[in-house]
Amino acid sequence: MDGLDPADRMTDTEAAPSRPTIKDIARVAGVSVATVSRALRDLPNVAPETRSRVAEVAAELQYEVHPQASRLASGRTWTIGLVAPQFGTWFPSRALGGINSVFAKAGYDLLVSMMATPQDRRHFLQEARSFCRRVDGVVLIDTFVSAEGGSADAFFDRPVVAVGERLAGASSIAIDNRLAARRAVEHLTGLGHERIGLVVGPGLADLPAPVSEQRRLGYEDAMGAAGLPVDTRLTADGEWTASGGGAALRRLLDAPSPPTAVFCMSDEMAFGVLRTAAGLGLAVPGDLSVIGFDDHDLAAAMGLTTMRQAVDEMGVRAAATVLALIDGEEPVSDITWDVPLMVRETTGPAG
Amino acid sequence: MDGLDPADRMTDTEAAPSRPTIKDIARVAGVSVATVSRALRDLPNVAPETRSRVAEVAAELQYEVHPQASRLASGRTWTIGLVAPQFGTWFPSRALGGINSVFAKAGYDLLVSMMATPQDRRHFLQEARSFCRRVDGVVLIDTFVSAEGGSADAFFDRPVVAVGERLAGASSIAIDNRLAARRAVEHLTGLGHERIGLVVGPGLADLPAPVSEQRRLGYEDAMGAAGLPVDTRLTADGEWTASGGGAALRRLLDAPSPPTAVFCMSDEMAFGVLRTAAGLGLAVPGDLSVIGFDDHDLAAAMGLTTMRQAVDEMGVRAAATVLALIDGEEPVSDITWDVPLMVRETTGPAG
DNA sequence: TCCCTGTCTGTAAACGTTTGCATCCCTGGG
DNA sequence: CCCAGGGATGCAAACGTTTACAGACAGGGA
Repeated sequence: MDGLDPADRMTDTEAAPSRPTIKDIARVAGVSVATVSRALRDLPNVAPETRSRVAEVAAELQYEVHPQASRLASGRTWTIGLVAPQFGTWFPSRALGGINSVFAKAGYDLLVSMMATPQDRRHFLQEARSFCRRVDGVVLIDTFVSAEGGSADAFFDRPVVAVGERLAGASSIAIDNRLAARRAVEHLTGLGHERIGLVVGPGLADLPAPVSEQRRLGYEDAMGAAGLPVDTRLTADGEWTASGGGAALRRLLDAPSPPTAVFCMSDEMAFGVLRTAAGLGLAVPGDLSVIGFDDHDLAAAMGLTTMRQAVDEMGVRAAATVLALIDGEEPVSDITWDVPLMVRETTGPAG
Repeated sequence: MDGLDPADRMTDTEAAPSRPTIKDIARVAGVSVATVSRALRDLPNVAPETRSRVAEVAAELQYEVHPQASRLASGRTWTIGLVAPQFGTWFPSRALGGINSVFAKAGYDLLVSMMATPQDRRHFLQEARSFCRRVDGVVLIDTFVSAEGGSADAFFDRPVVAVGERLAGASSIAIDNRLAARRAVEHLTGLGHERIGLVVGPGLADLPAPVSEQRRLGYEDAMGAAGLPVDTRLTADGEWTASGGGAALRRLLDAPSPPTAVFCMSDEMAFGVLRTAAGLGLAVPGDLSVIGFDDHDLAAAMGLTTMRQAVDEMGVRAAATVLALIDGEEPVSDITWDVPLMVRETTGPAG
């Protein structure tokens, strides 16, 4: 009976119940959908008056593009994948802030994926293809094991940038861990310390931690440069946590001749060291100097001398790099971020 | 000349260069695309042998659903929106962990949106409609101002769950801030303290902070219950930061008769208090007892007595609730999470 | 034998964009 | 006066699914 097609019926019934589409705008503005699409996206070859008329109608109807449809048709997802070991900890969640701000401004969504446990990791590798399909680019925060049986860009088939760690086949924004660690320890040797403890962080799960290895080498560099021996009994595992750091200090103090200074591979571990030292009645820096690594939010308040990793800035840069890669720019070579020494109150001359 | 349609041509050329579609599977398996779609999604009315044959072919071709297309056709986005003030700080990034794990397992993407600054906030409100269009549900972490000129569900037009703060028109997972603060202060009064300092946190930007207000009331409740006067000179603003907390303590100690104990509205502020106390030569808890709020990652390592907010668990519950709402379940009434007192080493009997 | 019911499958129309190509009109140069 | 060139626009075919609807077929009761 009613031979009306859906579109006509829509014009007839007073108010369309669903959100307006590009077709509605076209009808009201008296142009074709193609023109509307072009006008709305500021493409060339649209007459100025047409453009403004379309914009006007769109505003009036409160039109908003349907992302799914647009994405299907254009092939672009307008989404960036973010992979990180976890977000409860300082480094990744801090980076997330910087990264998110850039992408939000550029109109990209952020699809986060967490790889805390080995299961997560397996799951991710399994789903990697479908993950990639949903994103235009990928940001890897910290600890994504390199290689993985190939270079990163081949693996993801998308622009990739790693922040915090070098990665074959991807641009990266990272610090020179070895050099930074060396600078930290040189600060201590410069103060006259000769027996310097090292509180290391282990690899996550069963994975290697290149970061730890580099920082250890930096420690050895500095010791060597100062003509000091490297005593393995002055190294202890702090598990990247404050309590682990405290336990590590206790072990270090059990050494035949205990250290007068300690370099911790993270501020969190350094906090534990400080706390334990206080509990043992050790004066800092009188009896023990402590230097950390990160410049954690609490470091300044704790007066902790440390190496500053400007994570949020690195995140911003990483995000910008991904955007550039998506726009077809040449991959930049790896960028090395500066790691300034923040001298505060936990380091002093050797007693 | 070549009247081949694209599909035929594809069968001719050796290997299809692009990813296989549902159509490819249909061709190889010798069924229609509709059947493939049904089989792949485990819908009823598919013969067992057909189902397994399709699954087999799909695996062989390494087929993966094209999310954009599926979303367009089905109207579901398979995405959850997550709105938080920022991610650098403890509470939101901790919650993110729990939330993300649930949604990842359920096959949902997470679309994060940050509202750190007032501009971010304006921007978000402006884009809210398009944000909503991209998600099936919303999780609000902490501080999203209620009302906003209407109830939350009407505003978002999607299932909404707030974690950390009550919100009109939305289910919420939160703690009883007033009661928890009261318990904290009662711990101090129970130890015989009579002059108890309060380190408060301000509202973010120009927004009110109901959380602070509730905790202040809890403080007053406890004081009243113990028959103690509330001295406004014993309240100081700690700005939610460690250094702010330290400064607050200094001001409190300037009072005519300084406090013997301090309740801080967050652990971060408490850390600053501890640090400053140590710097001033005050013994904790000998000269000064300190209790915090949150059970920050570092609290245990610092030996800080505090009220435990199990943020990640709350996040998990919030995520599960959103999922339930999406599946059409009735909105649960607000859930109040327990806040146990963690007695550690920074509180002791009044000297 | 016929009809009805239920299971399985296929056809084709959405879903709301983007975009290659064709068309039309207008202007300026020969 | 004709024609090339280019700007503005429209037409229609993708994009890869989902899903309403219609057949086909088999089995069972009348």
